[in-house]
Amino acid sequence: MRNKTHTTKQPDVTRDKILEAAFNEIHRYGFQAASLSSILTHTGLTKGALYHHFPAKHDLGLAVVDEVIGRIFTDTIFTPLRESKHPLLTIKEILRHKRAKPDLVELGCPLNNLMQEMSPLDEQFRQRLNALMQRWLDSLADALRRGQKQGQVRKDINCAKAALFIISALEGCVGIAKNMQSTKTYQQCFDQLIEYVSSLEV
Amino acid sequence: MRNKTHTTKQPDVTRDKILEAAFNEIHRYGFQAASLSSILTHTGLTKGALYHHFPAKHDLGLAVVDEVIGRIFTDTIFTPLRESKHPLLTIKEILRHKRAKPDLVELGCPLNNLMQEMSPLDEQFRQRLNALMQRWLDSLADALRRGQKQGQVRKDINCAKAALFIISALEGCVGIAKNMQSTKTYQQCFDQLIEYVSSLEV
DNA sequence: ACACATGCATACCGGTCGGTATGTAATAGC
DNA sequence: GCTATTACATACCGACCGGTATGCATGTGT
Repeated sequence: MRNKTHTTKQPDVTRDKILEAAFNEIHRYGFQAASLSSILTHTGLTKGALYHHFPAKHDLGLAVVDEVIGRIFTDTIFTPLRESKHPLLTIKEILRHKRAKPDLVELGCPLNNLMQEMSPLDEQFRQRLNALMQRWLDSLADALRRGQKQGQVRKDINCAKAALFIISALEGCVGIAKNMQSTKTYQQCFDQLIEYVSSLEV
Repeated sequence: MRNKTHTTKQPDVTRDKILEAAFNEIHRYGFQAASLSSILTHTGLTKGALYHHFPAKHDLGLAVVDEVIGRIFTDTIFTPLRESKHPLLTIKEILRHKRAKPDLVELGCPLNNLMQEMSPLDEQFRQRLNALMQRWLDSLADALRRGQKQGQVRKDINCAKAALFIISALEGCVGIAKNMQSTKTYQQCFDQLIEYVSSLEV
């Protein structure tokens, strides 16, 4: 009997519920201050469920990085960049899309939040977060290089360095705006970034 | 008897010792995860001393922002910018100085760390951190404007927006490098930032 | 010199945390 | 249909946390 709807036990669904609630809790309070009890309250589950799917809080955190945050970045950045036939346009499209989503202003970028909190404290966290960051850098640098081949990006640009600067400025922009709680500042700063990207055009 | 050296009780010194140890602990672990016991261990003091000088952990954290972090920024950024007779040169000098100090790579910028952690969680923290950030933005924008009057900075630059972007990129740069644990990346990113600042010159 | 306030140490408290041991339904395999 | 395993719920534990109450020595005002 493989009736998927309304069977009493759906371990995958349960696991996803925990991951989502953990993501939200971590996004708001950080990993260290994230309370397992609070996460479980929001899911309606108990510790039995949690420790059945994850051996410890630490592993739950790593799973949030790999599965939840990783999937967000894959869907909204890596895949669009990789599949794009007009890379520079796609880059600006992604930036404009982020600019128009000021929910980042309240809680910031989940990846950057965890990087700032956990990188100096936990090598495993740092490696997983760094792997995501590296994928981001590579996919962006790759898109810029393809833009060069297609004649949209200036040939004298060092694509790796430019990608590094774009991502740095983006994360910094989100972070500053989050502290100011100002979507206006957020968009002003983003405009400067988009202007910088435009300066890379031929 | 006002013999300042080697009197048995020096409340100001004690307070400063607590503030410094608290700053180091917070810089590494963040405010929430900072342990008062750990702070006191590093000072050789006990809770009696701490709660004599500060009514609660929260107030200790705010004092660290105002007094320790505030003084660092005043000494290394606000005052040099304000007193500079060649603003653009001073800006680049400050950036080069930061570029050459890769100790930021290990633990990041203490102001940015606290902004990312505390801004969404505590309005008092946010206001004090934001006040520091605003002073930074203003002093940098002011320096750029004086650079315009002296003919070093392009007249078509919006100084407030440029200052916002510079600080965003700087904090982003420090944050990324901290995650990568790479002083090479840190300096590469900083070079891009200095290059951007150079693009503001006439 | 005496009374009082300051500056700190010591001991202790309730609460929350991550984690574990155990019990019990529901499901899957044969 | 019987059994073994999976998928949870419940109850409980020690550790550490921020905070308080109290005691005592040092300094200060008069």
